[in-house]
Amino acid sequence: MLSDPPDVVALARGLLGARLTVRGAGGLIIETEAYARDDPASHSYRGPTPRNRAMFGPAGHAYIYRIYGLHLCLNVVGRPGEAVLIRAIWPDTGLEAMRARRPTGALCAGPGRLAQALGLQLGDDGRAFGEADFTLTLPDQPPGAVLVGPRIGIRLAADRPWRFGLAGVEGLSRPFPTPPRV
DNA sequence: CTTACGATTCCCT
DNA sequence: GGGAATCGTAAGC
Repeated sequence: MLSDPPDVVALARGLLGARLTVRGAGGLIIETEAYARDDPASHSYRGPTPRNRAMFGPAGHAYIYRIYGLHLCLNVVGRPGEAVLIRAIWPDTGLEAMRARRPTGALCAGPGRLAQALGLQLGDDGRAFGEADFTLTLPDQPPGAVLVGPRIGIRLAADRPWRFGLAGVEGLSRPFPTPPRV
């Protein structure tokens, strides 16, 4: 999978509706963000470092990092220096284990929340998707309507509309901007 | 409903 | 030593 990955913005859209599971827990990806190589908001912007080295490794692997000293965030690596942040999934598998890890609040709406619900560890950084306990399966058919908006929580390049979500689903991390009304 | 803030780790300047 | 791709809680409107 992803041996000839598309550009990271297309990859971010293409991952909507994909099935993600980690050690028997997971669901369908409903919200993503693209981070490009030449992108001031991307961890890869200044080149490889110990933290971001998975971003320069093989496509289809995980890039996992700690954010704000507290939470973990999961990305799918695209071409070198590109990654897609998984911001929300619709959880449907291993619900009991996920709820045990997150006893209260939204299970998987938000990158830190879903990382906690899936039981991801910093040790999973760089892992290849495609093993039995670490799967990523692209959707059979393209998703329906896709919401587009600016990426969340960044300072630089905040105007790039590289956040994508499935329309009409519950469990997005935050609402998308209301489209202009005609 | 919205906004504000503290928690806490680690990488980079 | 600064600051970060966040979350939960609290307070204000």
